[in-house]
Amino acid sequence: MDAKRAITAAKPLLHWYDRHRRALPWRALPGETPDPYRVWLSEVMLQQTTVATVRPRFATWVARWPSFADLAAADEADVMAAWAGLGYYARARNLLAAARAIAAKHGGQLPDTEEALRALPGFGDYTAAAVAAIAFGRRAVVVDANVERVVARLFAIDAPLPGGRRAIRAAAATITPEKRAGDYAQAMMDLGSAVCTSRKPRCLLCPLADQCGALALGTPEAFPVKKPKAVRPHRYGTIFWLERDGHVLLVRRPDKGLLGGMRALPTGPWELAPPGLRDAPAEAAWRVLERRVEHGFTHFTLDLDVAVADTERATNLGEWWPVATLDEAGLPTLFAKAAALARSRQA
DNA sequence: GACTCGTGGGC
DNA sequence: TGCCCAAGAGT
Repeated sequence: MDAKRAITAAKPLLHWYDRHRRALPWRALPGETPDPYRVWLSEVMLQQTTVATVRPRFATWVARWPSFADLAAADEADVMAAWAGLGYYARARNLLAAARAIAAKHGGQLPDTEEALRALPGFGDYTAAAVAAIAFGRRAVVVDANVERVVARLFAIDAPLPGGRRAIRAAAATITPEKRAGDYAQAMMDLGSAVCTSRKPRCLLCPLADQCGALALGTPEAFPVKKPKAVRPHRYGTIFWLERDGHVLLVRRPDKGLLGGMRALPTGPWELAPPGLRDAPAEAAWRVLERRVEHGFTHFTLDLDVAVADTERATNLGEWWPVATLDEAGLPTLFAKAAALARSRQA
């Protein structure tokens, strides 16, 4: 890499952004003042999540909880259920915790410095910088996966991720402008999303092409270099559908760990071999469906048997939820899949 | 630094 | 189809 070569990215990038910026529901139009609540909510929803997925969820969310105060007053169970299907559920817990901290300690307003934001739950380096820049116009070095890719290519940084982040961040700092901080940050996102894409980058459309080290080498797609990932192990489990008088037994998962704090169908630990009916929540005439549910997580894949049974007996192992309104229970996708299979009984 | 933590879409 | 990827944070 040639770190000393002067690159002036902000000016051509902002010029490009003025012509090609995406209209997004959480974005202020030119001349408008951004709403910090919407900026924050969008940044959290967009963590590891695509714009297409976030768009409708954002609209539903702000209609229900339009401000920090509204969210701070919400019940945790409602917030978790509203997040169902979006994944990374710690985001929802932290979102509510932050809203309550903002109400209690910050007068109902988001603090406007990167440092103060960084102290709130769910604000890491990226989100604190992005909110400071986008909502408050503060100069901040905003580094997400888009910026990593753009900067690694621009400077032809070949240190593999994640170790290479230090060099990428340092390079990013050298091209981050003082003015139009929010526009610049979002311009980098839009460029990474539409032009400097992970595969088949559209270099002919890029406003920085004439300065791009990776393009000069002829291999833009080779950047950023990444360390190979570990193989994903396979696990097995059984999910239990226990029905009683038109209601199904739901449990609440522990706050910490996978799918933490979410409503769920009963299931035992997921292990290297199928556990069968070992962890059934009650004695019943369980029938294991022939079809299985397959589900992929980031770090392992899962094969699940679905066992169904009817019972007459009330238990206090969880809540009996009306089957007819199960889609309102806020089940994570994995359990929604199992529920659909159990209800169809097309074993 | 290395893990954990979801989900849907693209190729 | 299986793998990679996406506006990362917490431990």
